[in-house]
Amino acid sequence: MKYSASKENYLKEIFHLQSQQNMVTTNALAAALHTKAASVTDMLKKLKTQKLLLYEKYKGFKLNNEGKKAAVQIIRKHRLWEFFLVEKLQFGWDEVHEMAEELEHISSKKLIDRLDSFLDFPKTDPHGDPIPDCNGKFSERRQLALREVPINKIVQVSAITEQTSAMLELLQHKNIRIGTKLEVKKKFPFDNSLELKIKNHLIITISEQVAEKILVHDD
Amino acid sequence: MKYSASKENYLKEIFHLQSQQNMVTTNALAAALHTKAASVTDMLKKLKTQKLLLYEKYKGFKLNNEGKKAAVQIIRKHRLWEFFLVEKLQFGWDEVHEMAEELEHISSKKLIDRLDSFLDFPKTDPHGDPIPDCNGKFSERRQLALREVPINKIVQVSAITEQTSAMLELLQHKNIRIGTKLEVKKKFPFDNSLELKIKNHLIITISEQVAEKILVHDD
DNA sequence: GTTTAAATTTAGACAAATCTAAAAAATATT
DNA sequence: AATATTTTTTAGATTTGTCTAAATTTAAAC
Ligand SMILES: [Mn+2]
Ligand SMILES: [Mn+2]
Ligand SMILES: [Mn+2]
Ligand SMILES: [Mn+2]
Repeated sequence: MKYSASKENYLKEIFHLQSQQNMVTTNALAAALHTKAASVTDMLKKLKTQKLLLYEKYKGFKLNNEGKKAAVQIIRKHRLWEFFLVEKLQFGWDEVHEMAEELEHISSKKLIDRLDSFLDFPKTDPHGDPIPDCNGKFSERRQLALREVPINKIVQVSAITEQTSAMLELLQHKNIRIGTKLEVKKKFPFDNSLELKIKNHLIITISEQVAEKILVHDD
Repeated sequence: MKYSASKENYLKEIFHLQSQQNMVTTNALAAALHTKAASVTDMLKKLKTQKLLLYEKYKGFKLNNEGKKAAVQIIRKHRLWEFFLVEKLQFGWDEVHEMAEELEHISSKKLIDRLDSFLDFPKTDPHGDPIPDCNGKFSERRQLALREVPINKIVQVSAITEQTSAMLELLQHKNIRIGTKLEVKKKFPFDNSLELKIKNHLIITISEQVAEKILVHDD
């Protein structure tokens, strides 16, 4: 039930990789973890012995149910801590990842559930990624790009697909971040720019390039 | 500048031990860390090589300035996290130590300084132990036992010297904890019991046995 | 002052996690 | 199908932190 920080990093990364391609390869995992293929093979044997993944030599591998369950708990911790750092400690979303990379290994389940409650059960982290609940369930709300949103519908920002500091600067200036409630008031077909009402009062304008990087969901 | 979790635990424990007796012994440290004397000797060599302590074979050891500075930063983290857990996440002071034992090893200095600010720069942890500031300085306020406090002087609870769950239960019932402001309104010489005014309104009575375990400082 | 006991250190071993270099297996290319 | 290339695994070494058992030093008792 408790794994080393290193094992947890492996579990988490395998989980992410296998959500894209069904079977994960040694080299892909080594690259993702900034380690060497030989180290990955070593760890795979240990994880297999602990019955956390399915693995046959030379044939790739993937987490079994037990492994997935463990991975989701680590992802939950990572994202809740990120939310805490941004929401309560005023960090920028571009500076929290490394700290969360350490905090996610704090073992107490009770601690993380209390933190969840303290933060008022956020549904997405500062990067818009979903935070699983204490049972490991991801709430899925369909996201759509802001440019697809009908006029006058109130939506909430759930993710930004391009997380550069240039984008961050622009969004901070315009007061847009994850969780912001907004409404598309006007679309200009000339350049596909949008006029938005933010938090029920502020009116701002954003370009097509920005609008296609902002994902939202129903309020 | 960055040490392993294990080294940090050693530094912290040596710091605590040498504040009581000038020179620390191998066995004392082994006992405090729940490890073996041989392991301590091994680690001492490494800490000496890293110039964190003064050590001569068979003659005991103690931290040098560098070692003390490092130890204080870890103690700062430990106590700030404890404060966070009690104040924000509603844990009891009797359940936070183990979690803080892990959290104290989160490396970011910026994180801990932001946490300090978020918590409004607390001066003592939930057990009444002083929290050093970001430069490692302990604010020293002279503490005295509640039974020594003159009548009608407003003081603040700074520590409880007996931290049993029986004591915790009693104090929680009477609404007393670290930071509580109170005033001694009456002393009964018959049994040395005290009548206190808490937070400027509540009047309660406590026994001699309780009063001698409560340390306070000037408001 | 010897002898005995306690404290400390060393020697040697082990587990976890990593690496480099070499071998083996699976793919791709001609 | 034979050869070349890429991917993966193994072999062997290293680092960190730990342990037990034995040796050494210091301190205590007689
Ligand atoms: Mn991590
Ligand atoms: Mn994130
Ligand atoms: Mn610790
Ligand atoms: Mn404490």
